[in-house]
Amino acid sequence: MKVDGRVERGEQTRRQILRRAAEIASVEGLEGLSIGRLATELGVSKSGVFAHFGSKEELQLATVRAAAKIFVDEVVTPAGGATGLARLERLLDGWLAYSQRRTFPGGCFFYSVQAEFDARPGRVRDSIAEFDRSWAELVRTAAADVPGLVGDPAQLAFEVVAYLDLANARSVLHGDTDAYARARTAVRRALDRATRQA
Amino acid sequence: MKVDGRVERGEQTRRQILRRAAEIASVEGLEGLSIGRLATELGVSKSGVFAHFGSKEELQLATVRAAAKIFVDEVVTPAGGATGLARLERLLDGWLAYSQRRTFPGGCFFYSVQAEFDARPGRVRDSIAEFDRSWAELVRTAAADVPGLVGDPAQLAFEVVAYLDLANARSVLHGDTDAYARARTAVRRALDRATRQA
DNA sequence: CCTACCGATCGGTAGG
DNA sequence: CCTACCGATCGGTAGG
Repeated sequence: MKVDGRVERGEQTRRQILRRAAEIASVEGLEGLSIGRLATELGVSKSGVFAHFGSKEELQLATVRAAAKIFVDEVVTPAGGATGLARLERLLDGWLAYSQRRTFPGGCFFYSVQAEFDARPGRVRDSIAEFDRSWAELVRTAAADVPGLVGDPAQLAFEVVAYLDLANARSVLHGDTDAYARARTAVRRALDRATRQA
Repeated sequence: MKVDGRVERGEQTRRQILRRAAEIASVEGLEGLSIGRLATELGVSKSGVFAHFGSKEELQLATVRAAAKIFVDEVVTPAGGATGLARLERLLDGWLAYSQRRTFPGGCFFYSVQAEFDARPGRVRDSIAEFDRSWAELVRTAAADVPGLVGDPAQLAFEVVAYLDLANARSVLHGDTDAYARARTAVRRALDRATRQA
């Protein structure tokens, strides 16, 4: 068995490439991400980056997977211990905090790349759509699991996710931090209405 | 005075270029818009397109202005005759219809290009941000002009615009027309709450 | 508006 | 992982 560390080194390089790729893509898009530029920024050769992925599309797909892992670590996992209303609140607050702290410099990675690929067929779009579906499903399920919920949990999930997305968009476009306060107010009131005693 | 029609012909060509540019940009983005491709699709030479604008950035800025004019014609102007609650409703319904009928093949032009440019400094981003500010302001003012409104009109405007944007995003990404129904339900309930007798 | 061209950069490949 | 290269395409220019 080889123990010279070449494999681990390769995996570490790969992780560094993907971290930087996700950062760039959140600002410039997955199409604006170029292999040559990525190589220059990381101080390696272009074909050094290329060899890890084999094509630009594979690099984009790997970047989406890497960003999804970061999203899960920062938003989904921290809400794991809670149930009912507390779980839904943690997911929504966690998303707003993840966007606001600029885990990715261009705001939520998935907001950026969704708008970029939503109208273009292909595997990259499919993987982004799949991520979006699972996030929407997660919020819907969390809403449905709130005891004594008033109204349609899917409708509630739609409305609160809308507040999150607009806060991210306004904040990045206008440098407007008020947008997060508006979203938090909207979420709180929506949850209050949905859990009020009828 | 020249009456040979060359000036009018030039302006017509320019309008055709910008209409096609806005369509392409709503799908591929303003950066994905290339002068050469635009020329090929319109059956003219690359420098023929180039001569109308002088630089890619000017083409992008002209495309944003052309799309803004289309947006105003389709969403803002038709609501012009109404006042109070009817005006706000017409603006919001008009926006959803404009998105749903795919005036631009990639859904709302401004949703697409906002996400593309929101984190990149420059004149194109500035012009997109200015458009977004004026749309947000228009909805806020319309909400503030609803007689007897309950609550903060700016908060209401934030919430209803969020529903519009998410309906557009979900519809384009997933081909999900339910999203418009969800947004209409959310808008109607928000307006009902804001105009209820306390 | 056209043809013809420029340097730069793109994704990708050959060969080591 | 590297150097060196490929054809294609980019934005932009010259000259008419």
